Amino acid sequence: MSTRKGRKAHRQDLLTRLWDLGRIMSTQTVFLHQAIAQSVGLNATDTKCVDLILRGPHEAVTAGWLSNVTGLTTGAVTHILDRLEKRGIVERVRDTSDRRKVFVRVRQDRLEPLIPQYEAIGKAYLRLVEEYSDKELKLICEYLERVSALSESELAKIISARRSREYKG
Amino acid sequence: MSTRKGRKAHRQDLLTRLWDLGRIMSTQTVFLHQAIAQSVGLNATDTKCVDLILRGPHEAVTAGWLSNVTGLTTGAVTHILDRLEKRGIVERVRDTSDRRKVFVRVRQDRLEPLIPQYEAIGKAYLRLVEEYSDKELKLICEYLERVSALSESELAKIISARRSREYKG
DNA sequence: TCAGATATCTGCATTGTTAAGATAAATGCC
DNA sequence: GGCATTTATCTTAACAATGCAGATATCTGA
Repeated sequence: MSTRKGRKAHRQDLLTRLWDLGRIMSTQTVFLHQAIAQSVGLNATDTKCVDLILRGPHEAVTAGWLSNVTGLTTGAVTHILDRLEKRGIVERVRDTSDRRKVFVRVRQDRLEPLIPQYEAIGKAYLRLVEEYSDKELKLICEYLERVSALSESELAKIISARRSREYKG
Repeated sequence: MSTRKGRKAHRQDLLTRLWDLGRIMSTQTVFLHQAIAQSVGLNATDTKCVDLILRGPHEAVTAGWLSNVTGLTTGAVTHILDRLEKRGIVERVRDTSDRRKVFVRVRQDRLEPLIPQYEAIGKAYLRLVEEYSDKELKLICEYLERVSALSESELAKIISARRSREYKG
């Protein structure tokens, strides 16, 4: 690996390529998931909130929790839940012990009609990963898990920075 | 690798984990990039359009091209360009040979003030990838490039499906 | 001139924010 | 304990932004 370019230059190329890929993929994600959501009559925010509720810390999460992890205002979350509830995709349940809280639960059965939209892309993705060995997939998994953790902490950082700015202003 | 689980079960675990990661990361991306954009006074759509113009097929692209690759209507693109132009981030340039066309160019100098916001996350990301060998990074790069190509074709598919539906409707 | 392509404009629906308010729980003081 | 105050959670209402559909304007080339 030192025919024309040095080892360091080669590595630098890889890093640049990875960074660019990150930018490209985030752009694609924004528009792709907007389009996918639209094709089932929703928008990207709403569908992604459903995803968050599904994989939330408990089987049901509160509206406040959603506001925290998304960085959206509680007012926006209320609207989101209104829309999703009208579609029958989620239901609100008041907490009996702390009646301020509203738990939100996804109604799996109402979600199923939307799944076919996702299956086509899922199949194409499966064909892609099938070409890799277990060992390679493990490496990729671990890498993505780290990137995901990084994204999560960055978003949390931005949200808390915004909050502390609101106190001063 | 056959202590408790069979080889096949292990692989199935990996595939499920990867699929879940894809869902998690797309959700994170939607909210993270919305938050990042907001912190520089823009929105996710607008910043991502800037990104697309920067890496477009030519140094300058047309509004119609942007509409095509994003899946947004031309009306939406007009508003986006209005906002970006007002901020001085892009400029419209009429083509002299084909005067129907309006080329959009990014003004790099007006972009630079926004870069610091991205540098913190860039540094954290660099620390992450530094732990990997060249060979590993190459594998990851190639994997991501394939996923990216898949996303691009999926978005194109949705957009063209939408168009053909409009003819009938 | 006309067909087509391209870009923009207009009016409207959707989405998210801010600010205020309603209700419930927690805290503190007597 | 009982009551006032503060804090927490969610909702509402008015407004700002964003995006869409469709109409209009502009341009090219036959």
